[in-house]
Amino acid sequence: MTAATQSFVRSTGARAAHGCHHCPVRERALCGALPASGAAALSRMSHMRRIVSGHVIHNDYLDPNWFAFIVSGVVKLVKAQPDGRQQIVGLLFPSDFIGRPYARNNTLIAEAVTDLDVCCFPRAPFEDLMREYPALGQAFLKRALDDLDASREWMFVLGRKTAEERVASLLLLIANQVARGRPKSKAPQSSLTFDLPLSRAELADCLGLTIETVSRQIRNMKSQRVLVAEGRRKVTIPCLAALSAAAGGMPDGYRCEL
Amino acid sequence: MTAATQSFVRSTGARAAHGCHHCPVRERALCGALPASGAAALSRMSHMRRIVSGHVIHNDYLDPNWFAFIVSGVVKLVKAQPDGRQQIVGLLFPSDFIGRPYARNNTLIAEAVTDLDVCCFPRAPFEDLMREYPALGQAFLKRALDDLDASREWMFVLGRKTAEERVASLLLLIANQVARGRPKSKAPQSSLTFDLPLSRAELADCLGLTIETVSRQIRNMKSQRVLVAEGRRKVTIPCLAALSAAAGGMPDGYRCEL
DNA sequence: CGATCAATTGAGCGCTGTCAAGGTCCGTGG
DNA sequence: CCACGGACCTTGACAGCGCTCAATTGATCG
Repeated sequence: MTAATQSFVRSTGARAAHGCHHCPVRERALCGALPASGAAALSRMSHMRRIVSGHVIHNDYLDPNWFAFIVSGVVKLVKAQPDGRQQIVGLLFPSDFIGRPYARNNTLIAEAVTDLDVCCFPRAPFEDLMREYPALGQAFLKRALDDLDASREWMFVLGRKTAEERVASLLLLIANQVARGRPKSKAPQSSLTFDLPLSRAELADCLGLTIETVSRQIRNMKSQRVLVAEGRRKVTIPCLAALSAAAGGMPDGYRCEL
Repeated sequence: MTAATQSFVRSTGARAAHGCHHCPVRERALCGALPASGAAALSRMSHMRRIVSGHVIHNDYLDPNWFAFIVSGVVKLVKAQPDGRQQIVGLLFPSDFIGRPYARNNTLIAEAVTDLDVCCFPRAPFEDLMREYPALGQAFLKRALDDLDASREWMFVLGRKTAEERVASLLLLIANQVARGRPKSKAPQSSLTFDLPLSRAELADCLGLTIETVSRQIRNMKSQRVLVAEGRRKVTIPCLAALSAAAGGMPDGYRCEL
């Protein structure tokens, strides 16, 4: 996403993209599970919206009366305590869903990490749609179960990995998301260049580390040539396999949306 | 659960309990979401089964052709690496569901932590039932979203809490589950005695710590009178509020099934 | 071209892990 | 009933990873 898809979305224009025909995430997002009639209904009640980086989307992750799909950009889900400690417990990428149906009273903040294009729609009609089209509910369930798996993968990272493995794991995760958003290259490339959507502080909050430790680990990985970085955000990974090895090697199917 | 409900279940007898009328978790389990006709269908295809402590239920958490509800006992979900590191990423208590519909290829082991009574049924007919009764699918989705929230709560514990706070958090979690399984006392008690279902090694694997550190933290909490322990498993919490404070105080709604 | 905030780097320390040695609990068998 | 064995747990000494605090460098923007 970021570079590639963002510019794509901008070029189509927020308003012009109202019909779903040009929607770059239509294939992957939940709304793709709807049959034509349902998709039309959802399309009619939805509208594109741009949200600037840093904006808090859902303050308590409850009772906002709209939901959304991310078309471009990245959202972080933050769990914070009064004493200042905080942990990023989820990252949302293009095609991911923002919102919590059947909300309970949990303390979770959703915040735009980059500028965002979202396709949003009112909450109640969407929940009606879920009742009307079981396929949507089922797709939602599948997604929730996948998210749960991903969240459990990440629990392993937080509980059992070293600082270097954690940083490598997160870079790998982001690299995978970036690769998914890229136009599509025939051959899976082993080298990859992209902009980090996260600041050092945000990396640290994902990983249960401090910014200093993150910084030092990045330096080490640079010196080992696992990573090439220039400026604050630009990163290139010369060899995904090497990064994967530095991440401490999860069993093959390693996929983690956080 | 443990003491109280286990003996209850044994007294009704595994086979006699086949009808759901005496099922102690009927109210709380997902099957409660089914209307009478669906419940009857599920009841017809289900049977009670006893599983001994230590038995691995699902080896890769995929393709076993049966699902189950826990009637009594505790199950751990373990994510392990070849190098020996492992992390418990979930604890399942009575009324919880064992199994992964729409399974993907993820590496997760479900293992009986205590002796178990489970109400199990074949996988395919259950998935049919989910299609037939949208209420079941919806209940499943709600549960999955709750589990996701719980898992994210636990990510904060793993990422940002100190050793003592972690141990206190886990004891609090278990205490809550125990209290839920108790016959029901009119007044919410501030003091609570129960058997720990987990060994020290399992506590450590929940918390991303070593057994030694867990042991030391328990000793400290005992010396501070936050905890009274005798033997290896028996624990009493004189004051839940004190334990909660030691856990580092999550914002009010703190509930965490792990 | 400064101003400002983010990121890096360094020094020192403390929490938690590692390693090793008892100690306790509990089941088994005499 | 007691002795024994083994697994589980506790305790201690020590080391190291990652945190804290502080100063410096670097990027970005008016």
